[in-house]
Amino acid sequence: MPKNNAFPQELVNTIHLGDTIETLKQLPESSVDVIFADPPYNMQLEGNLKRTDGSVFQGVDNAEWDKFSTLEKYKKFTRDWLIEAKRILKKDKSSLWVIGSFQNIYIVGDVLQELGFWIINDIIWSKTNPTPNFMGTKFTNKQETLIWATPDKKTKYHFNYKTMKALNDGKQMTSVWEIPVASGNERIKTREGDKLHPTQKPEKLLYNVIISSSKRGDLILDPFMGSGTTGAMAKRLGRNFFGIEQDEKYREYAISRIENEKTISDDFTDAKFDIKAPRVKFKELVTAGYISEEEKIFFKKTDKYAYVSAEKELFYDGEHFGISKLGGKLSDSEANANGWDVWFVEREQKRIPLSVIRTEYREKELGFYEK
Amino acid sequence: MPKNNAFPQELVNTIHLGDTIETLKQLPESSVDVIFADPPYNMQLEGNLKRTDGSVFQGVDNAEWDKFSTLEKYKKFTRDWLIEAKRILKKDKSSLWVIGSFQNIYIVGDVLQELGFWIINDIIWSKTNPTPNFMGTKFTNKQETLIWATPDKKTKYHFNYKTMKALNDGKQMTSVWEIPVASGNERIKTREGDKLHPTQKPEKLLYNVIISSSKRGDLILDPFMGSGTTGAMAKRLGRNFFGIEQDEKYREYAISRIENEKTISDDFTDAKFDIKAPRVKFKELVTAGYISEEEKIFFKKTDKYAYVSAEKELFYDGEHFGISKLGGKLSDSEANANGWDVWFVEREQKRIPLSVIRTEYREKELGFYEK
DNA sequence: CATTGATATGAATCCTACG
DNA sequence: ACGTAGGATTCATATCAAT
Repeated sequence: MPKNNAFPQELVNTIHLGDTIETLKQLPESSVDVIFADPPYNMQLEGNLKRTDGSVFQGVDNAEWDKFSTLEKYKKFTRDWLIEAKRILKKDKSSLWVIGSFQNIYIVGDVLQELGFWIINDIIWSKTNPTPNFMGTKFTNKQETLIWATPDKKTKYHFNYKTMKALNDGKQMTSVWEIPVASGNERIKTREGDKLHPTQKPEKLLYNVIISSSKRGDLILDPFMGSGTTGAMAKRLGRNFFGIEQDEKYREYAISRIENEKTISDDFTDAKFDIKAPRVKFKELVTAGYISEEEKIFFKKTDKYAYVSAEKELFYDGEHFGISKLGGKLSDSEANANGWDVWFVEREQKRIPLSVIRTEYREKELGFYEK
Repeated sequence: MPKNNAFPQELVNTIHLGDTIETLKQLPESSVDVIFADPPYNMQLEGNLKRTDGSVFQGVDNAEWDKFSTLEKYKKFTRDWLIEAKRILKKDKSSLWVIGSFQNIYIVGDVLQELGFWIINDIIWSKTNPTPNFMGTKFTNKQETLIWATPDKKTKYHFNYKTMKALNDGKQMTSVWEIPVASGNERIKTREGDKLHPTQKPEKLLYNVIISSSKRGDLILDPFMGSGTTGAMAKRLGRNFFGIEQDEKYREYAISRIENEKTISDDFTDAKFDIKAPRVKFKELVTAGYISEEEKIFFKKTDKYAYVSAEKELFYDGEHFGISKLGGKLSDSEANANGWDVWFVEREQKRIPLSVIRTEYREKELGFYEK
């Protein structure tokens, strides 16, 4: 198991003013749980990096950025920050999100894969209120795309499956999210009353990203912090954050925005749904006396039964098996069955599935109760 | 204007049995209106995927045509066929569609842009009935992505804007299309009753692609023809097609499928909606005598007026202007106005907008009538 | 014939902690 | 790193049989 490093405590829940790549280089490797990135888009105009609305992210007056006038330069920029992102993501379990539109997302996705990132899903943010195409020259550009990936094929990721299902009326959440563009009260205004940031992401989008792929206490890093939606949603959901932003004005507004945000109760987050029950082995039930070594273990409601073997697994037809393997075998399936549901014991002349015994064991011996 | 070449007449509305890249190399450059391509997706599959009931999901397993050993090889394959696609697309006006999913679309999009293709839209095919994620490990993969691009930034493309708007209940069609997966009767079966092709595309998808981006009589080329949906929809909509398919069985079924397809009437295609009225210059109306050189041209219903200038444009305040530029100027707008709607002439003591005069001119002199 | 219910299936990078 | 056993897991729709 690769060692995870501690993220510098003094940086937790702060926004660093500075260049993205330079700042990332200062951070320890294998120290971050989730990265969410909303990088500038390559508009291929006069050597400036621009946001989707055409506003300048970094202009030609900065000598370094002047180089990014072509596709290749944008690709280099993308590769540079993604290499650092990969380095600082935890090696055992972590994931990265990047949002973009057709101007840049294909480049981002290609570089990701070249660097060995492994795509989990691509998510479509389908805007319920997109800007129409005024000229009638093409289809209304309705969506932006998020790529969700692990830094390596072998790296695990956190996914609050049940939480997302609960948030979606009890159905599996899909990769297409219908969310309106940030507007009204949600949109941060300057003191002069103008919108602060041209591409402020809606809270609901970041809420989904953070609640689905992290847990309480995790560290979420945003290399292009902007108006601070990532930090605000991280705080709301009880996560920690670290932001990087090179524009002092954005940073200022983001800090005060996040200060005003409150952390909500566990009852409304993933902590309510995605609780993993402790693993139990069949042996444990025998050792703890919940199942006797002599009793018959019945296959479903049939006449077939096995005995507890010397290894405290099942003994059937002269051989030793685990409950899942033998369950699968008798079920005429190539796959394992869920052994806890196909094997029964008799208690007071009724057949009780092993899963019920397991629940009793978890409650009485391990103090774990299902919600 | 670059010269377009004729596509070989004997190949029109046929399916060629052979390798995609080799076949494309035989075709003349600048000879095709639209390419729709559904290349292999390079999915990395290991083992079987089973449902909870033990049945095996039949995806594209054992599909030899989807096996590429490395990302680099897939990228080379993509580059090779796209180079040929670019060569045979008409230089003045044409476009290309490619469909894919997250396993390959970022590579395709990146190569497209590297080769100088210019993305018009990316379209999300949002499946109304996607395959769920059986194991609950990630979001349900709901969509596939189509990239629509011209072979070069300067190349024009055909877009039946009004048709798509009419097909979308009178609202601009967006880049997110809700379409079910091909199933039931639409799914082509073999004589043995199995599905013919693992990845048959729905007719509605190809219908949208073809009707939006081509006109009657155009040639649509499909380099990976498969079950022939492209050919069938091309025929239904009165377009020509050319397909390439390397599997004899698929080709056979596709040919008979297309034979059974009927071409529908003009009334139900783009020919009904997207008729472009001929462009008219203000001068033409003067030359043809629809406007006299001496008369006053009034700005809306105000007192302001201009005269026809010597150059047969407008003369106002000592300067010469086109009708749109001067219209915008007087409208206090930075943009040009639609000159045909803001300028009026007097006929029988009533002010008539120039657009009415233009309509009369189009009908009587050019034989063009609005539908 | 209408309605209900059982069954089949779709481009899928579809498990993971522990020893 | 790898094998093994424990454990968790699906939705919309079309077809067809049964009522």
